[in-house]
Amino acid sequence: MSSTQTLLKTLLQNPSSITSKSQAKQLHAQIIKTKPTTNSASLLSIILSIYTNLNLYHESLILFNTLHSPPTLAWKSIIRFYTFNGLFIKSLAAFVEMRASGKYPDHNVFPSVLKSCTHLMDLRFGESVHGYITHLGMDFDLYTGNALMNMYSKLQSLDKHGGCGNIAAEVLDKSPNSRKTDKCGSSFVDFDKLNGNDMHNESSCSNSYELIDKFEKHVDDGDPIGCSKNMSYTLARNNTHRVVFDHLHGKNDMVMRNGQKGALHADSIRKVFEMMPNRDLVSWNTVIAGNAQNGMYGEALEMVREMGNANLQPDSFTLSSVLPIFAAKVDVVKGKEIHGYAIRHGFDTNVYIGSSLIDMYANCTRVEDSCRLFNLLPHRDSVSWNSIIAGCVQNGLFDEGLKLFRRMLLAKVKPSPVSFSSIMPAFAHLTTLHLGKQLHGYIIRGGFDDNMFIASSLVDMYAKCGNIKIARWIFNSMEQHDMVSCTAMIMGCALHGHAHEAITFFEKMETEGVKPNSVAYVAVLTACSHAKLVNEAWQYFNSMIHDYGIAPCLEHYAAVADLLGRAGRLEEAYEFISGMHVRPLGSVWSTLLAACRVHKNIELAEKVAEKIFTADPDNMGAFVVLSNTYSAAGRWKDAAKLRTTMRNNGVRKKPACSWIEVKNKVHAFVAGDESHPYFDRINEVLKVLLELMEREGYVPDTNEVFHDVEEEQKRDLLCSHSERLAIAFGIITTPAGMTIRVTKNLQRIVDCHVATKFISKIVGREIIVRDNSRFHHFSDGKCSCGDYW
DNA sequence: ATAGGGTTAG
Repeated sequence: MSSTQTLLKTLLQNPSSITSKSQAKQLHAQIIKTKPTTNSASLLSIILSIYTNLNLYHESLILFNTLHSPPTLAWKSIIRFYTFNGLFIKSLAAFVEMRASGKYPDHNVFPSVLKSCTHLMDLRFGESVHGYITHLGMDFDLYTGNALMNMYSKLQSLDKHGGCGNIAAEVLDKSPNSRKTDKCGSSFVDFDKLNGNDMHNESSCSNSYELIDKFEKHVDDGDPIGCSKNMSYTLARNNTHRVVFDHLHGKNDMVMRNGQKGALHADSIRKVFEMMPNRDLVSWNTVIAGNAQNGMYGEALEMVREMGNANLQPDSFTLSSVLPIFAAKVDVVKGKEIHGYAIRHGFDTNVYIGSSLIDMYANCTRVEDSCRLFNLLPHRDSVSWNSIIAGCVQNGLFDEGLKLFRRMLLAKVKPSPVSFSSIMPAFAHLTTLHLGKQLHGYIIRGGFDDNMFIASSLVDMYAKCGNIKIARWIFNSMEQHDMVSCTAMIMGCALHGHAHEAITFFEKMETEGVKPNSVAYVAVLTACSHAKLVNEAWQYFNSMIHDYGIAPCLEHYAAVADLLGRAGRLEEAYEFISGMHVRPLGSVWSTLLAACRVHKNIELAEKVAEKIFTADPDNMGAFVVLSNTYSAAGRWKDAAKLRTTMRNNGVRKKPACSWIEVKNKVHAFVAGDESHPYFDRINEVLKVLLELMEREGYVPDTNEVFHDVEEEQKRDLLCSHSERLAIAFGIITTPAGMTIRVTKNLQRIVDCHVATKFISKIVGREIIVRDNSRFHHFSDGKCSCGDYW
C-alpha cells in the first residue's frame, strides 16, 4: 500500500525517470489494481505519456483506447506518437477529435500536427491550423514557428500543381470515430511486410521472371487486366493507409520536386521568420533548406552568411542543405570548401553530409572522389548507397553501378524506389533486358511501379532493350505523364523508327500542357531524322526557338544535319553545319560523312573527312567510313591507300560483334566465330538459308568488305558475319513464330541488311536488329527503317 | 521542430 503510493508519487513528480518498458507496465498494473477513484484518467495519461515516450506501440494504443474521455495530456501524447510513427492521418484525426471534445491544445501539440500536414502535403489543413495557432497567439512559440516554416517551405507551389488538396479533411470527415475502429496496429505490420520484398533471396528470382512473363503475355494479348497495376494493387493498395504508404515511397515526391521555381509561400515563410521573437539554429536551417530546395540558391547562401552575423555556426544540417546547391551549380571549388569545413568540424563522417558530398562530386564528374568518400564512410545507409550508385550510373560507369547495387543487397540494405530508378538506366544502356526484367519484377511486387521516376526509367529501359510494345504499354498505363516520361517514350519511338507515333506523342504532350524542353526536342528531331521528315523537323526546330525560347544546342543541330544528310540534301547539310551557332564537333560531321557514304558522294565525303580530321584528330572512325565510301563507289585504289594510312597510324577497326539473348543468357558472335558449341548446326542452317536466299534473288554484295581476300572467300566471310550467326542461332533455339532479337555493336554493312531482309521472309519471323544507333524491325522481307541506316 | 539520394539526351 505504502509502496504503491510512493511509486505513484514518484511517477507524478518525475515521469521521465521511468526508462524501461517493465517499469512502465508495472506502474500501469499498480494503477489498475488500486483503482483510484479520483484522478484515474490523469494518472493513466501519465502512463500513456511514458508509453509513447518509450514508443511502445501496442501498449500506447491499447491504453489510449481504454480512455473514454482523454485528458489533454493523453491527446498530446497520442498525437505526438502518431506523428512520430508516420500515422499522419491518425494524428490529425486525433487533433480534430481533441478539439471536438472541448480540450485545448497547447504549444507542444502544434509541431506534431504541422508535421503531419507537411507529410500529407495538405496545405489547406495546415493553413487552417496556422490560423488557429495565430488565434491562440502561439505563433511566437519557437518550435511551432519552426514547424510552420518547414511546412510552407515543403509545400511550396503545391497549389500550382493541384497538390493533394484535402486528404486529411476528407479522411477526417469520414471517420469521426477513427479511434474506436483503430487498425493502426495491423497496418503497421502490413507495411513492414510490404517493405520486406526480399531482394536477398536468390530463389525469388524465378518468381520475378514468371511475373514478368505473365506481364508480357498480357501486353501481347492487349489485355492489361491482371497486369502490373492489379498485381501491385493486391499487394499495396490493400493498405488502409495508402496515402501514408505513397508518401513514404516517394510517390508524392513529384509534386514537391516539381515546385522548383515558384516562390509561392516564400512570403509566408519570411513572415513567420521575421515575426519570431527567438530564432535558433533550427529556424535558420529550416529557412535555408527551404530556399535551397526551391531553387533560390542565392537567398540560401545569403542566409548562411547572415546566420554567422547572428553568431550561429553552420552545423551538419546547414551543410547538407548547402551542398546540393553546389552540386546543382557544378561548382566543385565551393563544394570542396564545404568539404573542408565539414572535415574541420568533424561532420565528414556524418551520413547525410557523406551522401551529399558523394552526390556533389559525382555531379561535377569527379566520381573517383565520390567512390573514395563512399569507401571512407564509417556508416552507410540506404541513401549513401543510392548516391554512389546513381553517381556511377550517371557518369557512365554502368558495371561499377551494378557491382555496387549487388554489394548493397549483400550488405542487407533494402533497395528503395530511388535505388530502382538509379540503377535502371544502367540496364537500358547495357541493353541487358534480362536484368531489367528481373528488376521490374521486384518493382511490381514491391508496389513501386506507379512511381513516376521508376515508370519513366522502365519505359526507357524496355525501349532501349528492344521491347517497344511493353514500353508503350507501361507509358499508357501511367496515371500522369511528365516531360521526362514523354521524352523517354518519344525517344523510344524514334529509336524503333516509329516517327509518326513519336510525333503523335510529342503533340499529345503539348496538348496535355506538358512543356517540352531541350531534351524533348532532341527526341522529336531524332524521330523526324529517322523517317526523313524534313518539313516537320524544320517546323519543330523553329517552334523550339520561337515558341519556347529554347536555344538550339549541338544535339539539335546534329539531328537536323543528320536528317538533311539522310534525305540526300548533302550540300544543304554541309551549309547548315558550317553555319551553326555552336562549334560543330567531329560527331556532327561524322553523321554527314555517313550520309555521303550512303549517297556515294565522294567529293563531299573528302571535304567532310577533312573537317573531321581538323576538328577531332583522334576520331579514327572517319578513316573507316571514308574507306568504305571509296569501296562502295568502286574506288578500290583510294580505299586501299587509305587503309595503308590507317595501318601506319595504328588504327584498328573495332571487331564487329552481334549478340542474342536466349533464355536469359547472352550469346555473342564475331564474324567467322567457330567456337560456339552450336557452331555445326548454325553452319548447316546458314548453308540451307543461303541456298533459299539465292533462289529468292539474293546476290552477295561484296563491295564493302575485305578487299584483300579472294572473291570466293569474300562470299564465305559475308555468309558468316556476326549478325547472321546470331540470327541463325536464334532460329535454332527459339520456337517458330517468336521474334528474334539481335544486337550489334557497330553500324552494319549493306549486305548484312539485305540478307536479314531475305531471312525474315524465308523463315517467316520478325527479326529485330539493334545496331549502334537504332532498331530495325524486319518482317516479310522488309525493314522498318526504309533501308537507310 | 531542421538535413542527404532518383527518371529522358548519337
